[in-house]
Amino acid sequence: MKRDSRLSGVLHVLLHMAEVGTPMTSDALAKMMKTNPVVIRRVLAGLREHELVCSEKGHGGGWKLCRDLETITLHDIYLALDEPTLLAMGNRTEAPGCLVEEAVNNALNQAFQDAEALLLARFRTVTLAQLSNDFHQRMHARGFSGTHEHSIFPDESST
Amino acid sequence: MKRDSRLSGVLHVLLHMAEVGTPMTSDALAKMMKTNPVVIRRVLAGLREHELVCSEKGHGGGWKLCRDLETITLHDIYLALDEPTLLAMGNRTEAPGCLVEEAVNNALNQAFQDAEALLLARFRTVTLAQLSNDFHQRMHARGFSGTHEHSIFPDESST
DNA sequence: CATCACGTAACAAATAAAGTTGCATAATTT
DNA sequence: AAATTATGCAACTTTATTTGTTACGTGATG
Repeated sequence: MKRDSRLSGVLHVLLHMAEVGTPMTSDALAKMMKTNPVVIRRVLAGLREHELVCSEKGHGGGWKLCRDLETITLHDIYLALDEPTLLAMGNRTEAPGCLVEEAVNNALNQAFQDAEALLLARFRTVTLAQLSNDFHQRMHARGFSGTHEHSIFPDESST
Repeated sequence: MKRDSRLSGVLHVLLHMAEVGTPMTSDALAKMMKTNPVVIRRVLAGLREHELVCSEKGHGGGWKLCRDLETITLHDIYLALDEPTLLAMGNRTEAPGCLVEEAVNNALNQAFQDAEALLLARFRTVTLAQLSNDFHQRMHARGFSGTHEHSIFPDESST
């Protein structure tokens, strides 16, 4: 089964937005994420509803964070993405009266629920600020010493 | 994202096979699972490679368990299903040199790996025998007192 | 008022999963 | 042996989901 990388992608976007500071256009973000501007808008529109980002039209417009990095946890973003499925597996529910199904689902649910709870608990403990700090540490570990504009994009135009 | 219910389904099938004792045909199993016989064969063929079930052709043929319920864990079945994806989320890996991506993926991976490990650990602790016992307890709790043939299918022909 | 950028709906393409068909092979029954 | 029953397997079709695209509307800026 294919994995959903929207959370990873959104974090990527938000951190870049935090680095840049000024509003970033859907176009710029789309190029960064190798996707289409409309896709970016769709995703960020959801985050805007949860007041994690703001958008502005016209010249100089675009997307920017509207909260401090310290106050945004991965869990906030998870919620803003509409609580996407965490586990790739689930239970059959096609034989409601079947006691075999009940026994099976009961056993699986215990495992599934615990795994989900673990993930969500982790999400609550990680802030964007921590990720940003981690990023800066990696940057300095790589011997970087200049200003942002020159080196947050190690490859050509990507990231 | 849609959840894969093959593990749940296979457990359902295996427990029914254990109850019945005699070989069950793909046709019978397909009706039980409301799917196509070929789908059943596809899945069980994988389990056969791992020597969890055996198949026999011709009259009186079909599928049966070829190991004791006590010796089969959910983890065995997970392996026999070719280690299907456990988590519905994964990392973007489209900007290999990007330090932001590195920081993001590092944080997510810690959570993801722990959740996977938790699930797999749970899978190792649960045997088919335990599920079977649980099933029988539920059956008796429902006031059942006769022989198997009459009551493991609470609904019409399903389960 | 021209340009830029988001907002949104509707459509198209790509992917993946599940279901289906057809025929071959093997075992059993008569 | 012949008919029947069942799996084995490959190829194909269908369906559902996700992703990408086009087109046009709205609002802000210079």
